[in-house]
This record gives sequence, structure tokens and C-alpha cells, in this order.
Amino acid sequence: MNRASAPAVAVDVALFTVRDATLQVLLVRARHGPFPGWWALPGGRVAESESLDDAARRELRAQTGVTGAYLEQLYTFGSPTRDPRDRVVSVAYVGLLPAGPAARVALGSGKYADLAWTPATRLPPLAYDHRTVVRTAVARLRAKVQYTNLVYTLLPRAFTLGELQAVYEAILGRGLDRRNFRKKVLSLPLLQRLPGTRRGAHRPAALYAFQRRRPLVTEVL
Amino acid sequence: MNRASAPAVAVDVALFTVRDATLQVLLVRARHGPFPGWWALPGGRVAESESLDDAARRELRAQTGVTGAYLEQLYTFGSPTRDPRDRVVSVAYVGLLPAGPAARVALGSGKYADLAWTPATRLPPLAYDHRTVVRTAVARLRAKVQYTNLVYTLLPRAFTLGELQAVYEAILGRGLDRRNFRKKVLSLPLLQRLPGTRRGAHRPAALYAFQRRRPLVTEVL
DNA sequence: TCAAAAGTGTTCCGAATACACCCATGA
DNA sequence: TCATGGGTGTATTCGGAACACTTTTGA
Repeated sequence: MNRASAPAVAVDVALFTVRDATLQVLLVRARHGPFPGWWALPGGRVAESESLDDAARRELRAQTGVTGAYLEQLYTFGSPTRDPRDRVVSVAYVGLLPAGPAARVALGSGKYADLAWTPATRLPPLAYDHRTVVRTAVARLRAKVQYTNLVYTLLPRAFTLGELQAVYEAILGRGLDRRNFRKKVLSLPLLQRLPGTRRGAHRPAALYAFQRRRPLVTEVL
Repeated sequence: MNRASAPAVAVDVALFTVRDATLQVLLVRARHGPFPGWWALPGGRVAESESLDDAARRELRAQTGVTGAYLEQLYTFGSPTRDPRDRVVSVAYVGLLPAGPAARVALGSGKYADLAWTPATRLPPLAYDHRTVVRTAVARLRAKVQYTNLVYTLLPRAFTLGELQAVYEAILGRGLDRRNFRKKVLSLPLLQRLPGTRRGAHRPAALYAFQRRRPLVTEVL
């Protein structure tokens, strides 16, 4: 036990992406600290002169190489026993990233080693209270995609309605009726049709983009 | 400027009640600190061995005498400049209290002096970023009363439908149709009829109680 | 020609809204 | 008797849910 006279402040980031029709979190393997070798969320101490958002962004980049993710503060975890050594209050963040090249992250350069995208519902044992953090983050995400345009953070600029629906289904954990889904999203002032089509193994699909790639509280789904 | 080498952790509580058909926040007048004489939210530093919830409860009691309020973590404010002297990260809480005797609070015993219930939309200048905290708290409250049974925290054990509606109207800031309101709340498994009636200046009103006085996510309004 | 995803409309049901009159009481 | 809040029902509208078949392409 090595307690300071007051709690320290840290940030942790639960960074999600949707790949293979599955909601996945980015985990890092801890090198040092009270849980060496365990999987954990990227995160670390907040410096004296930076904001919490800046700290989250900096730690995410330092440990995973990820930049440009959408970040949103989630909840602050402050149980006196969540870190078995020191008293650390952790401000948790939800991060969202499209499954494209940005999600094929660089290797860590901080005190963590390996990285892994892991299905958010099939977590290995995690350090600290990070299992709770991930579960809280998933709950927030599920709630929030239903009344905001937040999914734009998980998709590339151009996408098909099938891809959009797959993202919703992965987050909500249930299938959606395709006709109702299309009717709904096309009835909202959310998307714009793009000129081309995506030609895959089968019938080409129309391409869409979000009208605005920034947080909005519209009614969705 | 007197910065520690790492941010300190504090809690602040925006405690609400509904009185006179108005949503009101409890403010305390700061005695010391960087804003002497300004109105502020009750709050203070988190001790080494207590949880954040415990700290919020303790500070609220120490500065206002209030006990037994419902408390819920709101958001963590961590701008490096929010306290002009020290770097303090503040975990803000929403508190809710019925307008009864519990809201006629004792005088403060900490570093704050006078107390005042103030309409949440007519705030005086507040210390730190407490204006933002109150606005964020009101937004959360407005959203959350619509899909939870949270209003039970603002009402005594027994109440009339008129009183219940008045609480909703004060929080939402708009009038509700009485017939539709009654139809809705009575259609949900939310309330139970109590035997007596409330006899006031006019026709006696039926008394109701919440079926469960604990947080639930029902659909409401 | 076949497998696989894209694309498209209608019906039904439940909830939300709008809306007006009588009732019981104390002053 | 009157002022005040309590109590009640119906018609309309809107959105959500259920549901099946045809089209286009590459393999």
C-alpha cells in the first residue's frame, strides 16, 4: 500500500469499432503496474496542465497510436479499492472509430505492450474495474445511438445502407427489419445520397454519407 | 498560482427541489477560496479513503445539513483553468430532495456561510464553472424524468396527482394536459392508490404513493 | 443458374395529442 | 354562490412493427 495524501486522477478509454458485424473494444496488455500481463483499457495519469479530454486523447495515442477518434466522457470511477496500490480516481471515456485503416493501429510506445480488438461481450479478465467500465460504455452507446447521429463516428465517409444497418445491429445486439430501417433513416434529415455505387460480389448498393459529421440530437431508430 | 504536481479531486452537488411550482437549486455562499462572497454549489475535496459518492454525501451534509437526498453522479469537470488558483478536477453530482422538512436545511458548518434555494433558471453569478454544472444538471434531470421514475425523489411518500404533475411541469418547464397526464401515469405500474384523501381549500384529492421508491427505468411521460 | 445482398409498400396496432364538461369542497 | 382544483372519455393522428417478393450482379 502506497497511498498519496489525496486521490490521483487518471483517464481510461474504452475505444470501440464495429468489425465483422461485431462491436469490439481495444485492449492493451499491461506491462507494469498492479496487473502486469493483464488486459486493460488504454489510459493513464492526467498531467497538471491538460484537460481531461486532452489527457484521454494523449494516452490513447501514446499507448495505441490511435488518433482522430471520437471521444466522449462516460463516467468517473472512484472506489477507494479499484486500484489495489494507490488511490486513483479514473475518468472513463467512450471512444468510437471507423473500422477502416485508422483502426489498424500502431504498436504501443508507453508502459503497455500488445493490442487487441476484442468482442465487447466476450471480454477476457480485465485489470482494475475495467470490465465494469466496458459494460457501462456499451450501455451508454446502445442508448445513445437511438436518439443521436453518433454512428457516423463508426463509419467511413461513404457507406451503404446495409453497412449502416450492420453497425446498428452490432451495437444493439439484435437484428432490424431492413425495410423499416431504410424507411426510417431515409425519412430523417440524416443522410445524403452520393453519386456512385458500391460494387461487391452482388448487386451494387447505393452510397450515402451523413449530412453532418458532428454530434446531433436527432431522433434515430 | 499555487499548483500541485497533479490535479486534486473535488465533488460538487447540485441539489434540487421543487417548491412553489419551481425547480430550485441549493446554493451556498463561499467564505474562503478564490471566490469569497460568491454563490457556489456545496462541495469540497475528496478524502483519501472515501468513495466519490461518500464524499458528495459528506460535503453536502457538512455544508448544508442535508441528509437523505438522492445523489447521482453527473459529469466530471476538469478544465485546467476552472479554479484560478489550483488544478482541481471536480466530479459533479445531481441531488434530489422533496420539498418537505428535509429541505429546510440546517446552517452550514464548513467554510461556506449562507444558504439559499434559488430558481434553477434564474441563477446569480456563480463561482468556478458552477453555472455550467447547474445547466448540465438541469438537462440531465429533464431527460431522465421522462424515462425513469426519478421524480419519486422529489415527492413525499403520499401525494396527489396534481402535485405529481406540478413536479413534472416544473422540471420540464412546460404545462401538461391534465387528462393525458393522469391517463398515462395511471396506465403504468408506477403508483398505488392510498386510502385517504388530501383535503385542501377545495375538492379533496386522492392520495397516491410510488410502488417502489428506488430507481427504475420505466417508460414515463 | 445460382447465391447473395439490394431494393421496395401496405396493413395493423398502440401511443400521443387535442379537446370540454361536471364535481366536491371551503371560503 | 363562487372560486378552485379534482375527476373523467373520445376522436384523431402518427409512428413502429410485421410482413414477401423482385432485382441485379459476380461467380
